[in-house]
Amino acid sequence: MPRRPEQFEELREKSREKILAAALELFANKGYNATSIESIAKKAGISKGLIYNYFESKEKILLAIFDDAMKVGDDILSHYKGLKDPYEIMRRMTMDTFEFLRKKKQYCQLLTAISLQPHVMGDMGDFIDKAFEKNMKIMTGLYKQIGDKNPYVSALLISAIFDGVSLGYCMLGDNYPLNAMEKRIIEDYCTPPKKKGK
Amino acid sequence: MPRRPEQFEELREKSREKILAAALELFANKGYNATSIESIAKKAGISKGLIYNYFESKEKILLAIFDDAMKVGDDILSHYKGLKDPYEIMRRMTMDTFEFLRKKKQYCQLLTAISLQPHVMGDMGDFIDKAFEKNMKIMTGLYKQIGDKNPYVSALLISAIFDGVSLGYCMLGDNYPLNAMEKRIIEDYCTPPKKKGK
Amino acid sequence: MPRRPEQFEELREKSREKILAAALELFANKGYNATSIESIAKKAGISKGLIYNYFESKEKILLAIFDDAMKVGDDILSHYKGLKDPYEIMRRMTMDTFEFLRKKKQYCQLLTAISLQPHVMGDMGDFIDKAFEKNMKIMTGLYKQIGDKNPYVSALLISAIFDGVSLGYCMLGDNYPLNAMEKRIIEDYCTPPKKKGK
Amino acid sequence: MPRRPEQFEELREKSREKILAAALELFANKGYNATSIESIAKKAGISKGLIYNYFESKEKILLAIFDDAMKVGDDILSHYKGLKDPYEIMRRMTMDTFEFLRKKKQYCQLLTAISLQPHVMGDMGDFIDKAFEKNMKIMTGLYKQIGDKNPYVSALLISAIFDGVSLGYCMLGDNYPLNAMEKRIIEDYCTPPKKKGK
DNA sequence: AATGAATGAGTCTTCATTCAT
DNA sequence: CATGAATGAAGACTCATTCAT
Repeated sequence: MPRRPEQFEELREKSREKILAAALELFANKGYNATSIESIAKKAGISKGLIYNYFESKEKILLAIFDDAMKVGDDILSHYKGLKDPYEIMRRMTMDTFEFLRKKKQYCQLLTAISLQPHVMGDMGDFIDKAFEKNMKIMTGLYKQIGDKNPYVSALLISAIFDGVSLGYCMLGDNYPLNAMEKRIIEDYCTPPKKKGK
Repeated sequence: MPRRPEQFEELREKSREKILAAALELFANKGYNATSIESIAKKAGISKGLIYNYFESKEKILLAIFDDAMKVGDDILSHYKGLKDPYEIMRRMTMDTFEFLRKKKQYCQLLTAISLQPHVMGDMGDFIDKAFEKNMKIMTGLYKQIGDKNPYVSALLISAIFDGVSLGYCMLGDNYPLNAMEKRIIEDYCTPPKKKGK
Repeated sequence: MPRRPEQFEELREKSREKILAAALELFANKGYNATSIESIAKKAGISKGLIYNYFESKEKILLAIFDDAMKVGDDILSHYKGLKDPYEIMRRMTMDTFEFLRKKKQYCQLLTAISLQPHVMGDMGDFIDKAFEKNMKIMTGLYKQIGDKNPYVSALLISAIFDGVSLGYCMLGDNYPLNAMEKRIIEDYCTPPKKKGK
Repeated sequence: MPRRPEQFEELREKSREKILAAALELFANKGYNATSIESIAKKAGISKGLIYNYFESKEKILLAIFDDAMKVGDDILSHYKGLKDPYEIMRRMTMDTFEFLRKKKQYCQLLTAISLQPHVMGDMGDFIDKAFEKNMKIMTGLYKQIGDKNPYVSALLISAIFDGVSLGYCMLGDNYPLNAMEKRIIEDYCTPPKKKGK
């Protein structure tokens, strides 16, 4: 008696998730090339061969992880649709960024590592550039709204800060004072200046 | 007439440099694991076997590159010995950092990539942590001198900015407005606040 | 109302046939080793697992195909039982051979390919030798009857012609002038010589 | 002290030949797909890895074998350039064909097997067709010269005979009376008909 | 010092076969 | 009877490293 389609679907989804989770952890910590299919299988608790029932190659696993990461990123950006106050948006973006870092440190680690070595994978380079430009556009727009003298450079600066914090957190882990940094960035960069002063 | 010993030494040194330069470029762009000894030899214009006359393994080449990078870093830090004004020091550090980025982008790329994936190489992790702490100590000291309310967080912030800029430049190359960023950072973070402000 | 046993039997037989037909086509065109169980299942329109309800291994499928081919061959040979005139028999054999080629090209292709590489399967070699000898015996007998000076070599020659035609047809498909060849062979080799001249 | 270029060349040539000889034997007897690189290495008395110093893939080994076979074939055809008498040419071609069979049985076996399963390798199909047509052109030409009523079919017939003999010899080996067949074919097909008689 | 042929362990990937349902 | 998820052994290929010359 054959399994019902839903049963198969469940099995498939479960295995797929196990593979992606294992791969993410290994890719993030050891790098794509240094991670063997064997080790992914072992960590996922399945056999080597089964991986190829779900992904046609090691590279496709990485791409699937990227797709997931993208979806999360797009979800976050969609939250700001209704908001008008640029400072409010920046505050939210900052908080979301830190939230993402806390929850998905490994995505950050992997994305950053890959983006540093675009030769690792063909399309990756373009992909990263696109994401970067998209972000810059949004940030530059916000700075224009608040009358910044040099919105583009300001946008680059705040982006650099996010990247730098992300890098620090990825490298040091919980030794990095993520909360303090978040508070500071919100105070310094996401709050309208008081009466006089910058 | 046989070569004098110094000539031999010179030749050796030249070959060593060629190997290191080739390896740096390849490691930085393609990653350590994706770079073969063969490709290093080809780029260096020598034979595969000869590399093993200079380095006992692929890993030792990477370590040699790290050592070189460290020396450069230490050299830079030694420049500030005589200086007293913390703003002056910060300005110099900023300028030196940008200078290093411009001249040695590949070092930055490689160091960052490796530091993100500490499992790649055993010792690397410690090594990175040490360098980070050393830098933080200096920066925290400077912020204390200028009476910053939260010197540690301020030091982390400026470090994050440097890291973020470095990341951006490594990723985008000459599309990244390095000069504009340098100017901005010097203005905003390395200059004493005017009368009232910040 | 449950199916009657014969109905089950029919279904079984139908699945078996589908599998054998799919396997024959794939084995013939791509070779035994290059054909996967998966691809046979797909072509037969059933699941991979089901194949193992009918055949205990991939090799057994090949053997079953061979058995079928043998049966066909034996059937054909049995037609000649009542005939006496050796030319008539040769004519019939020629026509049957061409008929078989037209209808069962894939059997020929597969049998020939396998027979060329006896190491592919243990028993295959013997099996082929037996079939060959059987054929030669019959042909040699016929040539003896018609008083050929060298019946064995004549039998080899006509066998070679059949094999060569088969090879050509398998390779070229419908570009091969099968009809013209049949006519020619019947004229030249299956017709008693006229008084004078070839 | 490095080896001289000629020494390297010698080594390379020797290894290359060993690989090709081993591969030919295995491909011919077991088939391309059933032959592992490991087994080729073992038979050649070298390591698996070394094979990839000489051929970039298993398929390239097969192609190299084909190239060799082609050269031999072209060499043979070039012998007939000066000859005028069509019977003389046919006699020579027959003798050369049998000579080739005796000396290079494995080439024949491999070529025939591959040509039966063109899906094994992409280009192979075309390649075989070309060779076949070339041969047919020559043979048809000869039959036209001697005033044959149906030169194309006659050419196909003699080709079929050669193919059939080749097949028989490949399958039966030294049990196949190659000499007797050669004699017979020369008598029957390469000799001008006597006034009266067969 | 220098070369590149040679080795073999390790990696990705395929696929016949098993099995829970 | 039927399904396809799961396994693991085997195969193609890569590459750090060694070594004869």
